[in-house]
Amino acid sequence: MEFPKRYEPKSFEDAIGKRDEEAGYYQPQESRTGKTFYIPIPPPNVTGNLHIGHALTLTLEDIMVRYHRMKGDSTLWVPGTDHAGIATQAKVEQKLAKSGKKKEDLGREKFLEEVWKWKDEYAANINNQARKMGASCDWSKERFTLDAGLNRNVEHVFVDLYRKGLLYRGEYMVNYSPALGSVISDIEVDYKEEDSKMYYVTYFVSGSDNELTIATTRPETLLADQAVAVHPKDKRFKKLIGRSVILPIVNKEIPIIADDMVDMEFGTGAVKITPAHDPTDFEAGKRHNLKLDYQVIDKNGVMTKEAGIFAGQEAATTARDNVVELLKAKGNLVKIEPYKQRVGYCSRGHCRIETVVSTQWFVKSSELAKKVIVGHKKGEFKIVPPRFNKTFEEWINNLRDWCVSRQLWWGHQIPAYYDVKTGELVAVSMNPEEVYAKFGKENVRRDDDVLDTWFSSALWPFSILDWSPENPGELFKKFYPASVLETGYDILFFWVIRMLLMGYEYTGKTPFETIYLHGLIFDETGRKMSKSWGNVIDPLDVIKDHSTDALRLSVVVGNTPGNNLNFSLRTVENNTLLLNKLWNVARFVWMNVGDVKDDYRTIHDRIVANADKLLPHEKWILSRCRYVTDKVTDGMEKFNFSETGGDLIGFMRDEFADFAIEEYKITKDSSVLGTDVMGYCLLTILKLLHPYIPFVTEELYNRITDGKILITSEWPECAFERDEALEKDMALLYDVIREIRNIRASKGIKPGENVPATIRAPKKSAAVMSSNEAILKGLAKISELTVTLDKVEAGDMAYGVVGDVDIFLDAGSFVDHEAEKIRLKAEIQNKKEYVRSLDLKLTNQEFIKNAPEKIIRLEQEKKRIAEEQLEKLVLKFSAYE
RNA sequence: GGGUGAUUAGCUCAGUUGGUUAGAGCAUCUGCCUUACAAGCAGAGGGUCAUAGGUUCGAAUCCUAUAUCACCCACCA
Repeated sequence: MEFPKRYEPKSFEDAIGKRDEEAGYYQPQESRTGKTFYIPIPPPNVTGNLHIGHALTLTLEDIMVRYHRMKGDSTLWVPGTDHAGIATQAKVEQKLAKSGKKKEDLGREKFLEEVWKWKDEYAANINNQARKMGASCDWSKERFTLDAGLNRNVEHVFVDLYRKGLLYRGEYMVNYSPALGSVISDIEVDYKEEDSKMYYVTYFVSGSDNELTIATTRPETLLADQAVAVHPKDKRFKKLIGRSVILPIVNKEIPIIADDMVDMEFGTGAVKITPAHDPTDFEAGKRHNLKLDYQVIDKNGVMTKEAGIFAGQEAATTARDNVVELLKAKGNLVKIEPYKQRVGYCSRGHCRIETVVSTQWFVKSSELAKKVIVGHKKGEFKIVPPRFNKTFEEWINNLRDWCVSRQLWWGHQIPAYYDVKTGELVAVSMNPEEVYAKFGKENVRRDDDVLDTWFSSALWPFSILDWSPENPGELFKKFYPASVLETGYDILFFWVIRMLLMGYEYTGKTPFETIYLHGLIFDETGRKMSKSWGNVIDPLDVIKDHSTDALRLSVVVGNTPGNNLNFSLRTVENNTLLLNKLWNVARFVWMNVGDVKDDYRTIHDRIVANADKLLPHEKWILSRCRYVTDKVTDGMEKFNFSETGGDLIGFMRDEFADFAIEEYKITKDSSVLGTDVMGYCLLTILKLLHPYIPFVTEELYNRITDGKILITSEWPECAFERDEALEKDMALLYDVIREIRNIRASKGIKPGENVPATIRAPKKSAAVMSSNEAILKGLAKISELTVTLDKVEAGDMAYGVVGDVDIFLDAGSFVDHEAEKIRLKAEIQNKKEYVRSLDLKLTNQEFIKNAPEKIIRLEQEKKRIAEEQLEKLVLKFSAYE
């Protein structure tokens, strides 16, 4: 078999993905542990493409899924897409607009047909992108938020909430997006600070000479004022409460009312109340029984005919200027001050939102929240990282009613029916036939509006398991609730909270046990990726230029949960090199060991049976294997994917490649178990790395095991006992090797040149050096090694010290006395300072009194060793004088 | 106005309950084509842990302020 010298991902990534999916490896298998593991995918919008954030989501979820699958849990990851009401409808409308058509030209039915066509094309596209990223979802269970089953659940929930009084139709102040032509919910509004002006306008108190000056940023709304409010405790205005003022321009009397909402410190302490054009005023209007729906601005931001001479003018610009001019002319305008104001923008349509009074459907979120709050207190679900608990509580305790109706065509049509003549609501039902039979089809009409996209995604964790109210179904029973809900913290409130609301209400349980929130991805300078900045990195381009595995490593390693990540192509390049390293590690093992035909357990058992034949360094790497296996397993359970991935890569490169492989080269002829140890370690590394980089590990595993499959193989649970004493001994050996290399480098000894060395050490350390003589000589390039317990006549030899080990290197002609003196002097200085700092600590009575004994002993030991080393260094230095 | 996070080497970031002379990768410098890998190997330099106080025998880590940046929430019109 040919084993390419380089890592060439293109030759296998797609093929492996295809093979594993077709073989059914992505589908849940029988549980070996008795446990299940289930993740519902955060359904991407069916429009557009996956971005780098999706790559992060998919990678993190895939890591968990692959780990649990190998561990033997029955593992299910359900993929799917979201119909994304507004976003999708807008795309299709844009497409129609190109041929000069509007959706009304087609009519609802035909238009929806168009959208479905669009959906079919793009859902396939999205799913293929997810496959490219290695997502091992069970594609046979793919779901869509508008699927018949899901739609039925949505309608059921709507009707049921209505019957329970948790959903109602009402007239409220809502956010209207002129660009979308629909109302939007509170959280879909983004606020921006903008330079604006504060206008001070005087209203005359009727029947007196008094006047009241108010401050406003929107003078044009004055035409719809229903009152002026002051604070009940404000002495300045106390006597005016209950009287009325004359509304300028309109010349109408409106009352002066008292309300706690007024901030005495702000503006003039008096505020105009315009219920129809301001949410706060709307609430105040309700409290004081004012007229709520007297509008002078329509939902597109244009003055209505109630605005008289200003009718038809754009409110925020022309009408405002004209109103101000008129106020000035009439002497009502006191002053204008510059002011920074928060302006609401539609997060989807990017236009200014208008607040309008309108009849919409609302869900009583705060009622539903009660069960969630109880569940959260009981710890039925936990949030990672925990700091988001605080934000979560903040939200769940202050939910406002959720406006769920949208004036769109694409989505779940609201199952409410109205009397054609009176417009009165006559039925809320899942069964249109029943309604038509009862009232006569010609007498009722169904609500034109659809539900907020998040309404259906709120049901996602259980509705995608084929749940229905009558029959929860097998999948639901087996897998619900989800083990983990993994998503970006930016949609904690849009989505996560609403899934909790609906999950508790309809399944009586939390929909998921752990909520894992990842951060957002920015560009390498920390800016948000956006089309207008031109700094968007397309994950598919990254895959094309590098590889899926490199992309996956780059978004996961170095990314702390909940923190944002600055993504750089440089990182991807480095990771590609790393994967090449892994490739060559496997290649080396394969070239030397050949195919690893026995399975993991067999090799393990054979090594155990012959453990007495293991060389020290072989025991060492097996012990380290155990250590890293435990660490990775623990990291997987605790969601420490970044740190764990880093440790794993470090192990592969710094311990396995740099030492174990080099040692194997030296001892392979004399070692009995060398090949087994190499094979075992490599299999362990591939298994542990598989969740992170599934493709390259699978390819290598296939190659070296002569076609065995990694994705379905067992997580490395069989492992050797750790031998920490041995690890410590070997660490000393490696430190000695590094010190020798260091001395060699500073002396300019050619790497190819082997030089004689003498090592003096106490019995125990000397034994470590002796029993690893071959390795020490090989790795430190020593021609002849003498290990002794006795004092050494240093002579011209270069000196170094590590722990209790003295190293004398016969550098021969390379010794430069002056350079050696400088080197020693620096070292002496360093040691002296170190000893002094330890001394300071140890002579401190408070330290002796308070510190735990263990720490004190540790410090004393450190000091003893350092002093010994210092002594030797000084001795050596004086020899040059 | 309230809240959260960040601030550690030139850059990107680790540092889990306080206890090795604070770590890694990249970049920089030096030397090597040592037959797994020059897409590599060996080595080196580089940090008052944002600032100021405090708690403690001991602080990057805990507390209190402050500064800068980012984000989230909020009915100061």
